[in-house]
Amino acid sequence: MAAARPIGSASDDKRIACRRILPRAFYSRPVLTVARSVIGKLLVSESADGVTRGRIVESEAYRGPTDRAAHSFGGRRTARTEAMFGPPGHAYVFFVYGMHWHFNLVTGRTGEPHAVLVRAVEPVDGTALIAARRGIDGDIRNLANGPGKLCKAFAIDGNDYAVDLCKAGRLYIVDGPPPKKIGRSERIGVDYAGAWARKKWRFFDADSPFVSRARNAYGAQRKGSPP
DNA sequence: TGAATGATTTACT
DNA sequence: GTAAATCATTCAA
Repeated sequence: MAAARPIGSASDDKRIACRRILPRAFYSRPVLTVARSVIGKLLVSESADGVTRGRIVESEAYRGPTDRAAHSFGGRRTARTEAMFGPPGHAYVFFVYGMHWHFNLVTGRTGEPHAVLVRAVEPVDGTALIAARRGIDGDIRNLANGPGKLCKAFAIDGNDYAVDLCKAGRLYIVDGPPPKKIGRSERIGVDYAGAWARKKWRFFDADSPFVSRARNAYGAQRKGSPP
């Protein structure tokens, strides 16, 4: 095995471009498995203004129809959630808070409304373009360390709804090494889901400074005083 | 037809 | 720490 190399060099870029696109078999596994396994993989976005690549460092699993935090809870199948019920390896993209897009990977078997929310990415290639899209410069850790930021950084929106991630095109994910240590925590922003919000279905690279809410280094943080 | 709300981010006190 | 921004989706009527 090759020794660890810094990511982002020109030669490394060439190497990344040759990596295999994750096959549908990667996605057609239990949603928690996919959420954990996708940490370290590379998200690739190709658009008219250029190619951007980023290492996925944070994810969350949503397992409808039983998971109260999932949009597909109770088997709710609407125009919005339709992609979650479709075949694995496709994108579930939705709009929230009147201004932010979120990007998910559909997992499991067709008909099982399971998805993995990609919450944070470490910019690897096309950083200047990402910074321009985000309208900020300075600390690159802030470019894609959140689900909404990430979509803006990689130009993901409703046009990418249900796109097939298993073939080269607008959006796909290529193989990459897993991190040294994966942290776990409760999912963020789903307090309305009661007990389901307390499940530790958030996964992240414990050593990455590019995860959202960086203070939870090892996922041990708990807010408040649970029973 | 209308009202409530959200898998967030940003700016401000 | 708090609050504003801002609208598609959802559900009730």
